[in-house]
Parts: sequence; structure tokens; C-alpha cells
Amino acid sequence: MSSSAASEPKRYNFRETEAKWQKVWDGKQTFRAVMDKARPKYYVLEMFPYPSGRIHMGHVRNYTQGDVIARYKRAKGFNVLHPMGWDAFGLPAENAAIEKKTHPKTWTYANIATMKAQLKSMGLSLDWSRELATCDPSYYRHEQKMFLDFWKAGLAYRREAWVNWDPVDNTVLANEQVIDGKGWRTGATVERRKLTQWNLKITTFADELLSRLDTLDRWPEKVRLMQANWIGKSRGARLSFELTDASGADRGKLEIFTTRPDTLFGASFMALSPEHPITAQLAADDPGLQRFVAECRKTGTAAAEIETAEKQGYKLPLLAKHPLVPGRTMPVYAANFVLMEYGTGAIFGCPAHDERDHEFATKYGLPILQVVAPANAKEKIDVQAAPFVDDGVIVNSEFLNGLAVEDAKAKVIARLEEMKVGTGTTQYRLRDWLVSRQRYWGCPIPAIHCEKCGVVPVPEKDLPVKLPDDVTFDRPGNPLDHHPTWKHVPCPTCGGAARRETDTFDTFIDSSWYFDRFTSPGLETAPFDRAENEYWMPVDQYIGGVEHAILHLLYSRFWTRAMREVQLTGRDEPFDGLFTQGMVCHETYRASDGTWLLPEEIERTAGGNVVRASDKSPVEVGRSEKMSKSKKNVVDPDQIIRDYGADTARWFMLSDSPPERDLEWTEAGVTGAWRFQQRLHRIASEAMNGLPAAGTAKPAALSDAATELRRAAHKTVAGLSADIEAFHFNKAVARLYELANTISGFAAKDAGDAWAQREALEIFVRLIGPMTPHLAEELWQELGHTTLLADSPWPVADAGLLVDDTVTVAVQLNGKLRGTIALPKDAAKDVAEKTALALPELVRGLEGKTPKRVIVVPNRIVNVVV
RNA sequence: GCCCCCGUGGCGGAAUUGGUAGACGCGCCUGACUCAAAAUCAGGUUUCCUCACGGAAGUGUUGGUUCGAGUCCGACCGGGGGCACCA
Repeated sequence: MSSSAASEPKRYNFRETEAKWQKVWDGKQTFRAVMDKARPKYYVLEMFPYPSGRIHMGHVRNYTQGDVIARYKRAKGFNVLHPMGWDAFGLPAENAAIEKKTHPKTWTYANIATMKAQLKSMGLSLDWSRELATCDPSYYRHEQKMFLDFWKAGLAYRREAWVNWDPVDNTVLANEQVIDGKGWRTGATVERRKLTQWNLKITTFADELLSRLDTLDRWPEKVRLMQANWIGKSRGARLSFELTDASGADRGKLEIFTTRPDTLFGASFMALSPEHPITAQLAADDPGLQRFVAECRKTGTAAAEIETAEKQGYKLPLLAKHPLVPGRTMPVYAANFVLMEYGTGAIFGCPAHDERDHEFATKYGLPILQVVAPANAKEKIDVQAAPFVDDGVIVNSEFLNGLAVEDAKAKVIARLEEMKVGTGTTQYRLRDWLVSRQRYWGCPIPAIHCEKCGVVPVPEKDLPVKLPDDVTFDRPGNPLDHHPTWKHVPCPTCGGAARRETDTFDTFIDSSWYFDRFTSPGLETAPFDRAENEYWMPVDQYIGGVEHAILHLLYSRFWTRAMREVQLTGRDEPFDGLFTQGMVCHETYRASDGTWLLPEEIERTAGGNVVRASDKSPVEVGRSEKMSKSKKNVVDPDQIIRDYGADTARWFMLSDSPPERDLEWTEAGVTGAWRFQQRLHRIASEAMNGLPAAGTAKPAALSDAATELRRAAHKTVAGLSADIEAFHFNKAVARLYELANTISGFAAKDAGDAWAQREALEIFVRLIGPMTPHLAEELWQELGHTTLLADSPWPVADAGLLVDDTVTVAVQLNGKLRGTIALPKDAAKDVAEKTALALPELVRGLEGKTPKRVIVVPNRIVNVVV
């Protein structure tokens, strides 16, 4: 072995090489971004991480994709901003404080240090000089200031309302943060509590947030659709019903919202939310109603519970007068299925044309009045048995009879408006954003409660309101509230004894403007410098997980608009382009005792069985799932980078799977990626000897083989550029494999060939630059360059080499392939036809028959029809 | 229940506006090198029939449009995601 070492090509030492180039980039501050109005900018951003402790493969995939774009755009001549920071506030830090007795700040900053070192080992083209952490007072002071501005502008307010309470985290949650009746972080079933909390008026922008989705044409359709559904715009009407008691005495009015005013003549009952003020008022002296309301509150909001929960009503001592039919009255119920948060918290029931109302009416024996008939008169329906909810023609409805549903809606709204009992309106499902959290490790809400003056903003000169460091986590609840002195302050208005707000902000606020802060991270006087911000923003390409489709992305779109309202920016949208990457998955392994095993704890036997490495006991192999600590199907990026190098990890992340789809992490895939790195280095090293010097002029004449090699290289430049622009990294990788195969199969026979070989190699090295930057930089140097590849421009494809002189055209007989012919490019149709008809395979297939018709698609196909 | 996306070899996946289905990679098979193994290199690899030449079928199922369908349209089957008493 030792004797052959001298003759064998040197193995690529990734460890040494990767460290070397990282140091060079660092030392030269290669990726530092400086505003330069003479150059076009490009802002690439990956969703910044929560400093949980260590990076995981999802991060590696996300940041690799962003880095490909950043390095590519840099090479294309853009002034690229590619920053990184830390979403550093949040509950895990408090949980760690309780479990490990470390301070949240200590824990967070230690994690940041670890993860920063890990990210650095990936060789990302980041401008670390702009690094920020949201838990830093120099960051959150601006957040507090903006909040005060929003408050002044009426975009922030306090309100008592029923809220979602997470019993595990001991805090409230916003509507978006409750998934299937459970807390988004803890998975605990959410409880209903009535509390006074801070809200941001996202609903002010409901219509704008919806309509502007259409203009976000570089966002995934899926995300736009999810946001549109979440905002949930419905056209309809609000109208008032007069209420009386059984004796006919006036009991005020009841306002309802409906999307089906056309079915008003089919109304047979009214239903109020258990939380409706009228319900509450009547409950005061009705113990039965009190019990009913309490019962409704107990029912959870989980999907399964709702589906099985029966429609329940409690008949109130009220009657509602039909606004269009004199003398007709309807019973009024409190009903468990009516939500206080939507519309007016009250409805009219039209059982003939609504599933839910039908179920309720059937249960309580209420009349079912048909007012819509199928447009096709032959169609038989029975609304007593099932509601008819399709489009149709209005019947039994006086002045609406014969109209189509849509026309009837317009006509009845016009009539109600004339009578001044109703009006056409638009209703949104979106609710205001509840931002108070009863936690310590978050940005303090800059407000002071004074018994005399009410809720008073903290004066700007007192910002930031800093978190106290000396807190304890020895009892449940909010440590800020338990702090002996922190909350006691004089009222800024009257000077009397007052109390600080002890709630902190939802951490989604921190991440709603960090991309703006990156444009001027050190500025003390404002969240950002206007000129810097206008140069860099919006983010041209944002990359992250689809799990933020609603939460973070909607909040950020709101915050940008709120900043616009207080004249901080003139911008509507923060993210011009969005890409949502897929998850990283891995097989799961279970030992015979039922415990989960790490991939590194198993091994494969010669017979192909999977066993536990320690005792060779059999292992059950489960399907591939998203990598998660709980199922132990995780692979540590550190270990992969140590064993195979960052370039291998990056290359594997980009190969095979389309970036928006889930990626299956396999050992075989990693070793495959690793072998290719080695092979590349070998191909380049072997070819290196006979090459002319860098910068040698192109020879006057080139062999056919050399021209073919050039064609392959230049076609790859064009194709790969298009692939990267379109986020088709897997196709880009495939093209690079093809070019590598072409180059390795090429043997130079003369000086011209060697020149073409150098050209192809240089092109190749520049093309792999965004994907495997260390190897590319190394080969660039070995090719004799003294400048950095990272500073070199993207190769330009010679248009003349992209088109072939001859093309292969398929010949079909009745649409079936018979063979191919070679034709000059853009050959005349009759030439193509003549050549095709002479093709022996076609002649044989024709069996002497005369073609009826010949279809010629130039440069593509000739189809002979008999 | 409503809305959206996706079904292509043993596997991940390619296929411009409808125009040679299976690029590229993984795996597997054969060969070279080696005492041997690893690594590497060369060739093969959709299925079926055939010694071969060659032929037939084939993109979840099924019907349609077309000279021509993985691609367009209808129905169905399967998988995934989002929303869900939203009036």
C-alpha cells in the first residue's frame, strides 16, 4: 500500500481545504455587503433559526439552498445581502432555566455560539457583520418604539375577550397559533379564558392582505391560497331583527350576519352564541341558561370533539319579528354552534338550505321552509329529509320568486337597505392578533398601569424597557410578575405609584421585522436607516419552511403595513420572492423492546437484515418520516461535516430531490455525494498537467471533438443558470454530472484540444462554485488562478455554441416511433418528409401503403399517417 | 365535509407550448485491475417475446379530444397537505 501511494493521485483532503478557504473568505471579508447605489442589489434571506442548541438537517438544507442563490447572484454581478441572525426569545429558554438551572440568557447565548460555529463550518456566504439576536435590548428597543407608534396610530389596543389559554406554557395564544384545538408548540388542549390582552389590528388590513396576494407572483400558489383561506372573506349582509317577549313587549334589536340573505323567507329560528351579551343578560336570572352556557364552554375546540358534538340549543324567552313578513315571529335560542368571534355572534336559521340549521331544526322540531328550488325543474328534492345547498331558483319568497340566488341576494339587500334594517357587508374570518404573553423571556410590553391615569405608554426616553436579569423560576406563572421590584414604577403622567405591564410580546413580533433590521443592524436612533432600507428591501428571495405559511409570513406582511401607516417605510410587502423547502426525512428504527434507535445505532447484515449494533438483535424498520428527536431518526450535521465535509453535505442536499419536496436522507446518498467530490478532484487533477496556461488565447482552429466539448460546456452554462433561477437544483446537479462525464471522457490530442479542455474545466469549476464552494475554490487555484473564485463572474454561454448544426428528428408511423433521421437544423419541410419516407424502418412498416397525410414539425418530428 | 397538490423502472427523480418516456443519480449485474478485498475504471440495467435481428406493451384505473397524450378534458381509485360548527 505504501509503495503505491506515490503513483496514485492525491486524495482530496476536504478537512484541510474547507478550513483553509473559510479562513480566506473570513479574512478578506468577501461576503460583507455594502450599499452601492450604482449596482443592482439582491437580498437573499433564509428564515433565521431559533437557537435551540444545535443545527439540524433542516437548517442545512435551508441554508444550502439560500447559499446557492446568494453565490450565484453574486457571480452574476449583483450586490448581494445575505445575513444571518437569531430568533432568540422564546419558551424553550425558560424551560431550560427550570430544568437545568441556567439563566435563559446564558442558555441562549451559549446555544448561539455553538450554532454559529456549526453554520460557519458549512461555508455559507454570509455577512456575519450584520448578525443580530432578537433578545438583545439594542434590537427590541426599536420593537417597543414601533409598538408605541402603532398604539398612537390606533393599531394596538387592549381588549377583554375570550382567549386561548395554553395550560402547559401558562400563556395565551393567538388564533393562528391554535392548531386543531391544541397549542402550536405544546400540543396541549387549549382552554377558554376571559382576559384583557393586547391586540394588534391586523384586521384593518384584511382586505389589502388578501387582494395583494395576487401580486405576489413569486410566492408558491399553495401559500397564497392558505393565506387567502385564513383571511376568509365572505360577502353577505347584516340585518336587525326586532325582539319581543312572549307578551309582545319590545325587547330591543338583534343584529345578525348572513351570507345567504336570499333565504331570508326561509328563516324559522334565531340562534345566539352562548357568549352573546343578550344570552349573558338573560342568564343572570335563569339558572338553566347558566348551566347551558357553562356546558358549552367545556366543549373543546378540537376537530374530533366538534364533529361528534351534538347541536344543542336553549330556548330563550324571546321572539324575533321577521323583517319582511308582517306578523311572522320566530323562536330565539342560545346555541352551542354559534361563535361569538365571527360576525355578530348571532344568526338566523334557514334549515331548508343549510346543513347545520337543518340538523338543529330537526332536533327541535322547527319548521323547514323551502325557498330555493333546483334550476332544473325535473330534479326532485325533499328539504325535509336533507337541506338543498346548491345554486337554484328562489321560490316561496314574494318579490324574490324566480330569481337566481345571486340576483336575489342583491335584490333583498337593496330592499333591506331601503327599509333601513340591514346592509350589504363583507365579513372576514381573520381576527386581530393577540400579542400578550404571560412569559419572562420575551420583549417587555412598554406600558404602565396607573390607577388614576389608566394605561399609559412608557415615555420614549425610558426605552428600552429591559428585562431584569435577577428572576427566579421556582414557581409557575410569569417570573416578571413575581419580581420584587421590577414592576413598581411611578406613573409617567401623574407621578403616582403605578405598575409595569408584566406581559411580554409574542415572539412572532420579533421575527416580523428582523429582515428590515438587517439593512442597518447597528443603528441606535431608529429601527433602520431609511436610505439603506430602501436600497436593500424588499427581500428578493426568502426561503424557509411551509409551516410558516400563515403565522410568520402573515404577521410580517402586517407589520410592514403597520410601519407604513406610521411613516417608517413606504412599502407594502416585505418579501418579493418566497420559496418553501421540503423537510428532511429518515427511516425510523425500533428495537425489539420498543425503544427508538438512532441511525448510528443500527447496522445491516450481509443478508440485508437490520440489527442493533450493540447486541445484533433484530430491528424493526419503519417508514421514512420527518427527522425528529422523539423518534430518534436524526443525523447530526456536525458528524456528517466531520466525516464527509461540508461540500458533500451541501451536494447531497441539492441532488435528486426537488427542493420543495421532502428529501430522504440515506447513508448511500451521502457516500455517493462524497465519491463524486473525490471523482471531481481526480478528473481535474488528471487533466491539469497538459493544460495551457490560464488566459491563453483561443486557437484559430479546433478539432470537431474540441468543438463538441465546448458545446457541452456552454450548453451546461445556459441550462444550469436557468435551473438555478427556477430553483431546480436537482436538475442543475444532473447537468453537472453529465458535464463531468463528458470532460472525463475527453482525451486531448493537440494544443487546441487542451485549450478546449481548460475552458471546459474552468467553466465546470465556476458552475459548481455555488454548490460546493470549497472544492471549487481549491480547483480554481489549482487551475492557476490567483483571484478568488468567490469574486469571479459567472461564465457567459456563447450563443453560437448552444444550437446544433444537425438535429435528430423522430419518424413516426401513425404516431408510433419507427426510427430517427439526422437533418440539418431548420431543414425545409419537404426535405424532412422526403428523408423520412426513405427511412427503411418506415418503408417496412408501410407495407406498400400510400401515406394519407404527413405531419412535419420542424426539428422535432415527422409523423406519417396511413 | 370543503379547498388544494401529487400518482412515471427496484429506489430518488428527468421529460420546452401536446412531439424520440425513463435524462442524471442510487442500487443491482457483468468484466478489468488485485493473491484477495476496498477503491477505481469499462459495459449493461422499464417489462414481455426472441439465440439474435427485431417486435409488442408501457407513465394509478377508465373513457374522450388529437396525426400524435406522462402532459389537455370527464369519471373513478390511491397518497399527501390546508381549513373546518366561520352563518
